[in-house]
Amino acid sequence: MSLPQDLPKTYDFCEVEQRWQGIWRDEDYYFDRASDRPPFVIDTPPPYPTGNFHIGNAFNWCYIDFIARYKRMQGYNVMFPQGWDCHGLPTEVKVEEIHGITKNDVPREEFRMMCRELTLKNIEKMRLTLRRLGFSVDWSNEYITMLPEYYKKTQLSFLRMLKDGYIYQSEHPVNFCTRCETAIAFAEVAYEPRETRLNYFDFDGVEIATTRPELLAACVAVAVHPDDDRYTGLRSRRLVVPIFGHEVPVIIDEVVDPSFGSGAVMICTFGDKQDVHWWKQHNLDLRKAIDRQGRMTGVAGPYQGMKSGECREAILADMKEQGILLRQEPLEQRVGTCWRCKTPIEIMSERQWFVKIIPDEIMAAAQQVRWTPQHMFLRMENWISQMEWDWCISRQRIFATPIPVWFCSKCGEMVLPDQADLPVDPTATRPPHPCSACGSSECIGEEDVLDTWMDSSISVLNVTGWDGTAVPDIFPAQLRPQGHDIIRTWAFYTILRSMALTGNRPWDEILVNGMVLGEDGFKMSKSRGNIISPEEIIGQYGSDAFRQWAAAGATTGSDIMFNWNDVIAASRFQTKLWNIARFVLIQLGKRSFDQEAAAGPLADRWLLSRLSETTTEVTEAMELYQFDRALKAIREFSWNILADNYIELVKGRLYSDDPGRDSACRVLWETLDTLCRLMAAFAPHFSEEVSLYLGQGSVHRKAWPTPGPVDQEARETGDLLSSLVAAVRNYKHEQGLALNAPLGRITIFTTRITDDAGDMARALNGPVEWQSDRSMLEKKPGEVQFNMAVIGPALRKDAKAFMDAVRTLPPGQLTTPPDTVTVGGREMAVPEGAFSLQFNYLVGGERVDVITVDDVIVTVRKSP
RNA sequence: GGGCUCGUGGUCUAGCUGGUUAUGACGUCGCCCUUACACGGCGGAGGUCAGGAGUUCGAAUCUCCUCGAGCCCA
Repeated sequence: MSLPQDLPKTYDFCEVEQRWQGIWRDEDYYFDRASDRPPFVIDTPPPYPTGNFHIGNAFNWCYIDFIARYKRMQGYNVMFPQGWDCHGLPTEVKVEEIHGITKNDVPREEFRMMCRELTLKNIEKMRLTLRRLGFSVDWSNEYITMLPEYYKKTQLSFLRMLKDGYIYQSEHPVNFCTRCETAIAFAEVAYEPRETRLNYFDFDGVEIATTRPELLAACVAVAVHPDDDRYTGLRSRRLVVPIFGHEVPVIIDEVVDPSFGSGAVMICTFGDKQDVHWWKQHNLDLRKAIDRQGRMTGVAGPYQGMKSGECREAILADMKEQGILLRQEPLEQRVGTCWRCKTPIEIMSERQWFVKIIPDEIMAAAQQVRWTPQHMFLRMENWISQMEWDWCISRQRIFATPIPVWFCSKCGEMVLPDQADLPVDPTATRPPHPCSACGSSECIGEEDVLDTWMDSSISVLNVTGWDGTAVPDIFPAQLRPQGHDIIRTWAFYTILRSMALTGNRPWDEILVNGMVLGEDGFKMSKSRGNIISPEEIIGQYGSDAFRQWAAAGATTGSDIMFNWNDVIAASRFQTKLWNIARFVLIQLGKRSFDQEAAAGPLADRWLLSRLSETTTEVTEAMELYQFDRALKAIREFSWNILADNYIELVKGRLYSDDPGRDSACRVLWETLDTLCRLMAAFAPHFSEEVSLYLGQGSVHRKAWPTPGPVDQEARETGDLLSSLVAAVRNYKHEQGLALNAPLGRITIFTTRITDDAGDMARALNGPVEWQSDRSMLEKKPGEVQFNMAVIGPALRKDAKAFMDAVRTLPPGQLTTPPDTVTVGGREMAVPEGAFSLQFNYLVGGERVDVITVDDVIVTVRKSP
């Protein structure tokens, strides 16, 4: 075959990447529902459309794309869908900011429209970044959770779970953000350290310490520890709440910490989670002192209408005036805040919708999933085992999936829509049937909407084609790739929902990636100013370099620091590989060669064996998602084995008319082709470009390479050959000779190699003689070399004594080891290959320099 | 306070199912522009593998403790 084309001298990543992105067709990556190839369905995380596909997303997507491309080459029918998780507070907040309004200033539908508009714009921007990074997304399976075709499934899933008893309504304490005016789930509570004051005051003769005096009106009991002697007189008494005057009981509970504050605690509805426990356990009253807007209610009497902060100051002032405020201490505490707006959350009792959490069910499913890295499963396990409340799924917001329920105005009965009518907005439409209980057609639509996780936790059901009637045949999906920050949310909720709706686990395995940290080692954040965008990186070094950084920058699963050096190294490797390809193609193009030629010379058989080993290594690593290991193996092979050793060895053959040229050409061609395939997942543009010059069509449609046979003898003697070349090069360097300076004569004493097809002589520029007869060498015994890998396991604790005994043996026994050796008066068997004697050699007659490589002696005569 | 992860040359990093001389990159120093590549080649310097104790013939690797970092949660 003949390859006349010349590669450009330099690799222009910018031009090449753009060109291929223009040529590749979306259809190439479509999942084929009719195919009989094994499916590989990926439950891609749907990002929140902020308009900015950040480096953390990009890192996560690199992993997904490596897998998607690899699996396609392995013959799988891959689905790499792209979703967008649209609903939620951040967009509402942004819209309010952009339009200078609050959500209540415009009709609900108009507000939603503004949110949808902004979201679509943001999605458009993010799609562009996805394409620039060269991700092989299946755009035919894109989904947008705010669009009717998706959220009707959310509503359908709600109705199914309602029917099956997973969903219920209840008045129950929930986490509530008074700024966003909505209930939120535990997963959305972010804890922040805050400095506050601990206020000691006189509570009907008892000293009490509280950080939240504004909740005094909501006080329903005082608690003390059973063994606290200070308060033994309090039992079965009732105390009068200062300022407000209502009576509350004293309860005795071991959970009270006698050393905190005064040891007496006031229980309010609700100051914290512990209050909720006590409230339930002791059947206490409910006094709601704070409303949804964070203002004091009628319960707070004179303080009604005040913001809670104002109320706190007012009550403290009144306490001071009444002389009951005893003292104040500063206190560091961790406050639960709204993850979005950082407002401290209140715990309020509200009528809300809940999803029942059945920990055993979720745990059982989580255990059926293969976790990579395995220790991430522990995070799920810990989270599941400490669930206390059910999942509050109702939100008092607007831009979200409506809860598809009406209530009969006459009898209060729930009225549900028909599946065919979904999606519905019960605040805008009327139910299809009158009330089934009383026949009334008057009803009120539910205004609450669903938690956004209700949308995204069915992503896997959506992409596998769930329609509410049957479990899709491609469910469960094969893979969930995601970051460890959303294990307790997205992963948890998805498992819960899959169990509830299908009775099965959502995926076969989950691959958890680390977080991307800034160059300073901290999480990227605006305030630290350590944010680097994917665009900035690919603008300077290209997508393929960025992707290689993602692959090789860290072990899979661990956090990864962004690091320009790794991107630069990736880019240099590409240049190196480009030049390798250029060299190979120039040589191959010079004259035609026999593509079927057998690999004859040692170096050629050696390279093919090393290539097979590399393919095996890379394949194993890809199967285990060890991308760093895979890419490092490719680099090591390409740079060290192929470029620095093999090519240097065969240059002479390639330049000449030597009959060995065909063999070298054929080996180089096969090697380059294999390297393109191995690199295709990591550097899709680069690999495609080199493949183009190889003239075999798109690399992304080729099969993953299967490793050829490893010729163990060639592999070992080839290694020896290349280290002999390296040793003589090193010798030249030490002698101050140029690497291509001619040498007089090189004699190599070994029986392991008898013919190297002249490669070594040409590589070293001097005649090489392979000499199996060592009679001209004067041999002198040297050090004994022990093989600990043999001795250790065989002899265990006798190893040291054994080695001491061997060292005292006469030289003859060291050369040919005896069967046994005497250790401490005892005969001990000598394990096979336990030790060997090293020799030093002197050469009598001729003035030569001597180099030793393993057991091989090389003599060099400098001048011809 | 609990859980998880981690601490390896100046910097980043692999190894961590224990086995002779600890991987690679960047940086650094010396020599070399040898017709693929100076974004290169060849060679060198640089590590008591956070510290301590233990298990073992043998520990970066296993166990315990201390110190420090990060993440998740109370």
